[in-house]
Amino acid sequence: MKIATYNVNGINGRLEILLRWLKEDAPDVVCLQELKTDDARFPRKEIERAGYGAIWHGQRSWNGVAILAKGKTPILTRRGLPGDPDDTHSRYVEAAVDGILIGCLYLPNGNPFPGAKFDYKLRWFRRLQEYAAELLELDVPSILAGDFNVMPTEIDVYKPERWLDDALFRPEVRKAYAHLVAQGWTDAVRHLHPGEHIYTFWKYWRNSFERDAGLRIDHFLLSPAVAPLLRSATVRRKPRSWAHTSDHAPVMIELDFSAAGADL
DNA sequence: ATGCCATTGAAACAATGA
Repeated sequence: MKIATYNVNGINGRLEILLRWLKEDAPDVVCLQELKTDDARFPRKEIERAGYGAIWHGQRSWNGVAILAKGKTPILTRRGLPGDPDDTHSRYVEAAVDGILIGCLYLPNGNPFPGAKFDYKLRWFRRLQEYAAELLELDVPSILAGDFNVMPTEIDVYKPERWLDDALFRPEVRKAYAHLVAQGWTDAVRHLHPGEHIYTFWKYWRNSFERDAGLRIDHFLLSPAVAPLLRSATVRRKPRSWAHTSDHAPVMIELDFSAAGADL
């Protein structure tokens, strides 16, 4: 089973890019972020025509998350992260697919630091920690995937010294991510590729992608029941090289349900 | 050092992103 996460940076503006990549990599499940569309303008028909069922949590202009599943419709389990009824951003959607709970998230950027946006990021992170702890307590096979807007460690940034005061790399934010992982989650990419410089985002300007001046900010966190099934975790760099593409690349993991002891 | 690029939505610019 191939599961991917992809910050598309506008699902309608980059629909051709998304469909082309779906055809090339044929993921079974996809978590999308930054739809930048309201619910009514989600391109359901085009996605269905590509063979995918979908659930989504949209918002006009900004944010927006969705989960796609090949040949089936994900079973919606949650729209919005619990813990703050006044939060109007569409940044979390969750569904069950083939017995696994998939949480698709778009964590706030938080810049500039210091400021209200940074404070919102830390509050959102705290809510995520609380909810993630609940998932582990429920002992449901779970995956939290998406754009976390955090470089977890120095090797996740091309030039860490330049990012020290950025909201994606501030100590508070790295600590929040580490605290989340320490609950018992496995960072899939880092687990299979310790010590490697791996990036998932490159700015549009100054030939960042060509220079590989990137950041690793799109992550997969696997619950203890899912982690033993992990077979591969790779960044799909090719779509990032296409014209008019997102500034993020898809990240994809493969799970092997036939693994010994798998009982999902 | 820096949104230097790019999108959306509204109104020929502002807000946002990382």
